[in-house]
Amino acid sequence: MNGNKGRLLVVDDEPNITDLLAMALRYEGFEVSTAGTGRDAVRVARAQPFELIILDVMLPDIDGFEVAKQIGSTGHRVPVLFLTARDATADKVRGLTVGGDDYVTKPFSLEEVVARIHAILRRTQPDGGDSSRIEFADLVMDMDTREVWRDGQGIDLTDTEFRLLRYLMLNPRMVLTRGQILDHVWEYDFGGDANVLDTYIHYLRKKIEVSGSRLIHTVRGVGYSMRVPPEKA
Amino acid sequence: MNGNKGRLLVVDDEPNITDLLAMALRYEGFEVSTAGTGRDAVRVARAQPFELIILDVMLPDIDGFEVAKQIGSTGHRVPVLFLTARDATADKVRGLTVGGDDYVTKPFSLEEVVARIHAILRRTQPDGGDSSRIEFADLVMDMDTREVWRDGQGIDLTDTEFRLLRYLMLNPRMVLTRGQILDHVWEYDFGGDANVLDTYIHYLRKKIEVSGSRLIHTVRGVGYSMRVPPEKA
DNA sequence: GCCATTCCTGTGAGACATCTGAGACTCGTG
DNA sequence: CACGAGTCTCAGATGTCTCACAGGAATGGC
Repeated sequence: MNGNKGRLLVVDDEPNITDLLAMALRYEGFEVSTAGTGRDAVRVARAQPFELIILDVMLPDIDGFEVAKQIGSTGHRVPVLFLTARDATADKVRGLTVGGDDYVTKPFSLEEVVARIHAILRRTQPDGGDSSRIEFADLVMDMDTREVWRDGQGIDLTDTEFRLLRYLMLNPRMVLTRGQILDHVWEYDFGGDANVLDTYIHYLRKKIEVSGSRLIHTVRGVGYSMRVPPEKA
Repeated sequence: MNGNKGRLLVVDDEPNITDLLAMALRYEGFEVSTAGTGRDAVRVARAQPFELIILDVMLPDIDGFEVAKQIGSTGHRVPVLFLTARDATADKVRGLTVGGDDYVTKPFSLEEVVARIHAILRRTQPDGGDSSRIEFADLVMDMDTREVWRDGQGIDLTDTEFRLLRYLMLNPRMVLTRGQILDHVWEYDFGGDANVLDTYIHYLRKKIEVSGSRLIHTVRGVGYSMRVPPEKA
């Protein structure tokens, strides 16, 4: 899970957010810098090049758009993943998906941020040409079109089901603890009952295991794991 | 979505406009230069050749038409896409758009500008021979004549309906978020209720799905997607 | 074999996104 | 100036998704 996948800059005035993202993204193999103000971000971004910038639109000093503009004005364009409040007035959110940019609303799930980052990098760095398609056994997922097939048969998933399955499929054979799954798939401020996870595992199994063997295995006392049935060393 | 499709020059005195267009067009695979004045534009255009020039008619120094003339006077003719305010001067432009030129009124939708650029290049560079016709399932659209057929049956669409359907058909199977659709299909200064999109999806469905299966699928919590019903790998 | 723990799974309520019909508004036209 | 077409707003209806809860089943330790 290591190996440098690129240099990212995370900009947010809440240290909780920058820390959370920096930790998760470093674990994903990125090299991460952070900034707490727009002024800082511009300074840092001018000092060294970044593959992508994660940028809160509501910064204390300079507006996020302005930051993006100032950074983009030097040298060539850096793609941006904007962070925005969910209740952001419509006019604020306009224009954010232009030119390969994208946005996620706060509170987000780590899984979602990581997925968007990979999607943007996939589009803007065609050489890295990772397909948006992942496979496990006879299960196939296209992360762009959000289509899922088991043995060629199309399967409809809800948003949460999709995010959960994506996380499992991106970490095949790994035993993922309940904590890890909740932290990555659910929004970071989720304070509810951990039993939702059980429920969604159940939903997923009903949808993807009706016509085939078990793929999502319970590891009692720990969590879940994506495996093919004959578990051999 | 990448690969150099040609060199464009964007000329407008509002940096917001040049930035927006440059961002979107670079993402579309063009190589883009910008200029903020007529004088600048002429200088830049004489220094290197462009496939096409996007030119505001209302520039602070030199009139847009004059700029086009001065650029065209050297070497061979460069096609122009004029940008103009939605007022009386539109008529004036119409008369002057000869020989493959075209114009769009401000405020425009990105989708429209990109479509016009492709149309002009199609006409002026017959070698690039992209057809103006796109198909999806039994749905056919001619982007030049703005005709649409479902299973051979002609369908009348209003302008907004047409732009929306064109964007969907140009991104088949992709799940397009509401944000993406609003950013690309609606005019850049649209600050209204995001619910217009729902309404227009509804209009489109009523027109293109009465006599056939569902093509525009709702992806709840995300956006919409053009699909054929039997989803198979 | 018994118990405690963990996990499974059905039910249901509330929240929320989307659909849909009706109407207001703008603009060009007869 | 009335009219119609097109765009957009609004609000209620509808349906789906998410999550909480709770009893039942399975598992592992003793």
